[in-house]
Amino acid sequence: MPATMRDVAEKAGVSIKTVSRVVNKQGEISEETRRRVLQTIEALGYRPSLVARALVTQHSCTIGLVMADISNPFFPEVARGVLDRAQQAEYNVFLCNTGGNLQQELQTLESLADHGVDGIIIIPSYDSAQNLRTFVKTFQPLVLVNYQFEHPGVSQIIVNNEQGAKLAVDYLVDKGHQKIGMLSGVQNPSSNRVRRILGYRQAMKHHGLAIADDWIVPTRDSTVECGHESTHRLLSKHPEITAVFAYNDLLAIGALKACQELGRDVPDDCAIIGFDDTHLATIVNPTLTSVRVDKYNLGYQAMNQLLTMLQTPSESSSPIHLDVELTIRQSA
Amino acid sequence: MPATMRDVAEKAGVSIKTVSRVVNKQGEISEETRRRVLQTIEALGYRPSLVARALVTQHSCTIGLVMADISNPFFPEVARGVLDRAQQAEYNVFLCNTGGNLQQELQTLESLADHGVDGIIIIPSYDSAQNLRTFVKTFQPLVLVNYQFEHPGVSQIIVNNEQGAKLAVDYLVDKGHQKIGMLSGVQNPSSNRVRRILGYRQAMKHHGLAIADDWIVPTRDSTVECGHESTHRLLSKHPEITAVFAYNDLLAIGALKACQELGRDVPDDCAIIGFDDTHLATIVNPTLTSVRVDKYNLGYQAMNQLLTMLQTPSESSSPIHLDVELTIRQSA
DNA sequence: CTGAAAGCGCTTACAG
DNA sequence: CTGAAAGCGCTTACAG
Repeated sequence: MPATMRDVAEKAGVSIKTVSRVVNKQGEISEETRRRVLQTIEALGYRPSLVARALVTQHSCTIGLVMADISNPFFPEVARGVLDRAQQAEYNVFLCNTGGNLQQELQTLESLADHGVDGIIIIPSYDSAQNLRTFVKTFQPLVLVNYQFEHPGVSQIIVNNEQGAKLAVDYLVDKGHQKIGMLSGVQNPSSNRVRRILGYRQAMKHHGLAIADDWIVPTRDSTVECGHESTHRLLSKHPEITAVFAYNDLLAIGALKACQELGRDVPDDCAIIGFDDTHLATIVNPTLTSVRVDKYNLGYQAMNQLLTMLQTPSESSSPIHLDVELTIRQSA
Repeated sequence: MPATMRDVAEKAGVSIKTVSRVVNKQGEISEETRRRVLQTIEALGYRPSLVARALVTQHSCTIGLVMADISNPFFPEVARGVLDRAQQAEYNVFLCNTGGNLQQELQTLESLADHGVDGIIIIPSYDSAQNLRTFVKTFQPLVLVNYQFEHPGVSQIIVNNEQGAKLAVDYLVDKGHQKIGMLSGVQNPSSNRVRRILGYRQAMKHHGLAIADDWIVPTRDSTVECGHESTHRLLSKHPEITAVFAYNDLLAIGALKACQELGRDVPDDCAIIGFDDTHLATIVNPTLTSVRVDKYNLGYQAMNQLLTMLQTPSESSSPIHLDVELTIRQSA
C-alpha cells in the first residue's frame, strides 16, 4: 500500500492540510515545518494520488489522442509531437485507435470523457462529422487535426493542402512538364483530398494548362498497389502524360513501380511527386520528391492549442494553417 | 456540468445506492425501479465517473505503454496490438515515448503510477535494467517486451531471436551460400542483439561453416545509412562474401543500396536478409526477404498477459516466447 | 428489494 | 503560520 497524505501528516505531526500546502507549494509555511514534512515525504516515498486530486479539482492532467490507424506512417510522427508537448506540460496522453470505424470512434470518445480527460485531440476520418456534432455537445475542448468543423470550444490545425499541390505543379511546370496527371486518392469528400485537387487545378489553370478530365484518377484505396494499377491505366490511356502528382507517398511509390514496368525512366520519361514526405520517400529507388508536411509540428501545435484552450476556455480560435514545402529528391 | 449519480437518484426518487446497483448490474432490484432509474439515466445523459470509481475501487481500467520511439516502424504495430486487446477489455492506454532517455523513462513510469494505472507494458531500452529494478519495488504488475528481467510481478514476452537468425542462415545455406556476413547492429548488450548473433553463429556452426571474425560488423546506428556504409566496407574487404544477414530491415535496406553501387546483383551476386519484416520490406526494390516478427501479436499478447496478472496477481509466469518465420521475397 | 453511513485521497473555503 | 470541516462522485460493508 503506498503512503497517503494522512500517513505523512501523522508521522510528521502536522495536519493533512499542511502536507497539502507543502506538496502544492501554496501558502506560507514555516521553514522548519516545511523541512520536516518534506523529509517525511521522502522517507515514506509518498507521491500524491492524481486520481484523488482529479476528483476534487475536476482536472486530471490527461488528454485523449484519437486517430484511425497508428500503423499509417503519417500518424506516429503526429503522435510524437503531441506526446512531447504534453510531457512538457506534465500531461499524460491516452492513445486511441479507431481503425476508421465510426461507431468505435464515438465509443472511444465517450470512454475518454468517462475517464475524465481534460481535452481531446482527434484526427477525424472524412466522415466523422456526425460523431463530432454529437460529441461536442457534451464534451469540450476539442482540437481537430486536418478537419474542417467550426464550433465553439473546437480548434483546428490544418495542413495547407492547396499550397502543397501548387508547389508540386509549379515545380513540374518549371521543369518543362505540361501534361500532368494526378492520382487523387479514395473518392471521398475529405477536405485534404478536395483541397489537393483544387490546388492542382488552380495551379494548372494559372499556368494556362488544360486538364483532360480523366487525367485525374481516383483510386480504390491509398496504397502502393492501387497507385501501381492506376498509373498503369493512366499512362496506357494517356501516354502523352509526362508527370504524375500523387495524393500521398504510397500512391506515388506505386506509380514509381508502374513506370519501371512500362520502361519509362523516372524522372526523365515521367516525373513523380508524392505528398506527406513520409520516411518511405527516402527508401525507395529512385528516392521520391514529395510535398513535406511537418507531421511532428502538426501534433505539437495541436497539443499546444489544446493547452491554450485549457487555460482560457473562452478562446475561440480560427483555424491554424501549417505551411508545407517541397522536398526535392530524384523522382522529379 | 454533467449529471452525477445523486442527480439521477433524486430525479428518480431512489437512493444513490440503488442507482449504483442498476449501473453496476449487481444485487436484486425490482424490475419497475430498474426501468425508472434507467430512464432517468437516459434522460439526463448520465455517465458514471471512472475517476470517482477508481478512487474507491483502486482500479482505474487504465494501463501505461512505454517505448523509446513510436516513429520506429516496429513500434506502432506493437501499439496497435496492445490497444486492440485493451479495448476488448475496456481498458484505456496511456502512451509514453521516452526517446531512449533513461531519466525520462523513469519519470514517465512514475508519472504513470501517479495517475493510478493498473499495470504497465514497457519495451525497455537495452540499458533499462536499473530503472526497472528501482521501479518494480513500488509498482506492479509489469509486462516487459523483448527484455530479459525475472522478478515477481513481472512478465516477459520475447521474440524468438535465435530461431529467426537460424531460419535466415538455414535458408541462405540451402541456396548454396557459405560465406555469410552479418550486420550486427549497435554494439550494446541488448538481448535481441546478442541472441540474433548467437543464432547466426550456432546455425553456421551447425552447417560446419567457419566464420571470420570481421564478417560480423557492428554498426554505429541501426539506420539505412549505417547499413549502407558498413556493407560497403564489409564487401570491399571481403569480396568472397555472397550473403548478408542484417540485424534489422533498415540495415538490410542500406545493404541493398551498397550492393547496387558495387554492381553486385541482388540476390544473384549477394543475397540479403533483414529482420522484423516491417512494411519497408515490401517497398524497396528488390523487395526484401526478412525474418517476420508478428509485431501486432507481440503487443496483443503483452496486453493479454497483463490482464491475466490483473485478474490473478499471484500469477508468476515464465517468459512467453513468440515464434518467427521467414518471409521470402526477392532479395534472397 | 432498498437505504443511511463511512470512506477512497485529496483540495477548497473558512477560521483562528 | 496552521487546522477542522465539508465535499469531489462514487462503492463497500452493514442494516432492515
